[in-house]
Amino acid sequence: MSNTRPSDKKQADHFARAREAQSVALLEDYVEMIGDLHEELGEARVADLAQRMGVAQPTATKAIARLKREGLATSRRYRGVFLTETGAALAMRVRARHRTVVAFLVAVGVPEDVAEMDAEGIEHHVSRHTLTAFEDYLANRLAADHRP
Amino acid sequence: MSNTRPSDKKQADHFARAREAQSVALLEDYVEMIGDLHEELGEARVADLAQRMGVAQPTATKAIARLKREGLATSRRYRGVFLTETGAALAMRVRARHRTVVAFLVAVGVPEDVAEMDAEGIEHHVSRHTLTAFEDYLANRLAADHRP
DNA sequence: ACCGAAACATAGCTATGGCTATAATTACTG
DNA sequence: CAGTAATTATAGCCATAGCTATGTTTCGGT
Ligand SMILES: [Mn+2]
Ligand SMILES: [Mn+2]
Ligand SMILES: [Mn+2]
Ligand SMILES: [Mn+2]
Repeated sequence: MSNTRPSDKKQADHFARAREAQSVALLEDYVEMIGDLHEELGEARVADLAQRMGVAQPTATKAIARLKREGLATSRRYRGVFLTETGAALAMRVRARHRTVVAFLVAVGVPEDVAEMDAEGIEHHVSRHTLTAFEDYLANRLAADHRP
Repeated sequence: MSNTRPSDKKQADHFARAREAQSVALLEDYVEMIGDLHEELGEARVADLAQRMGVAQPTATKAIARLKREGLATSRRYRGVFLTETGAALAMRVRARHRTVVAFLVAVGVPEDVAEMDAEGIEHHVSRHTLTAFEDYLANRLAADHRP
């Protein structure tokens, strides 16, 4: 094997971080959706979750099991799913990030529906630093639009 | 279960597409990396691939098996990995997209190293449409910078 | 109060993508 | 050219995330 270049470790770390982000992505999407359902319907039922996530019902049940394991949600048999404090806090952050990403994409010229689609995947790989850059861009754009 | 709202199918479809993009992500990264290695070293050995992807060597071997199954690469035992025409074409598109995403992030104020990190995950969720928006933004930015 | 339907859980399958340990092959070196 | 080192392959493990089929519980209408 060829010797390890100094840049290799950094690149490997980038891939590792992307993998980590991906492993959290499912948790984020479910937690956000549970929050949405509670706001809209007053409860989050497994069947609604499955339908909105576009998966079969047992797939949603399994995801919920993972949420519980990780301390993000609780559930009562045949009664629906509930976010823990940690889960609710995550949901808020995830929802805000989702909205920022969509708004940013739209601001740089991506059509609304495409932005909504791409954001669903992109959001999970947007670091705090990049999110701030997006927010700053939106703030400046807004200012520019209101300038004569 | 509550009735199906019209927007549910669209949202479910967004998640489905994000899942699909994710399932292709690994192929894209490997194919791009194999291309890089051939350019830099004249060959793509399994050990180098594993090192740069930040995974164990058998993990890379397994990924290569999938590349072969999907017609993107070939390999000769103990001799390295080679891209098919399809694989090489994909590598070119993926590399170009990667560069565009990084350049775009930097252009909107993300530090270079952070851009490189986030892009590794983001790139796989950037649709043709969004990529075009990024390219247009870069073209205009460039023009604006050269304006007096 | 019951019975059928709806909602949910469980069982069990597949594929992917990690890993370690070890076998097999090729390359190198004295 | 023999023996060792390096590289690659294989075996076998685990966790995740999807699915269908089927059992169980709860709900709602008569
Ligand atoms: Mn998402
Ligand atoms: Mn989202
Ligand atoms: Mn990538
Ligand atoms: Mn890339």
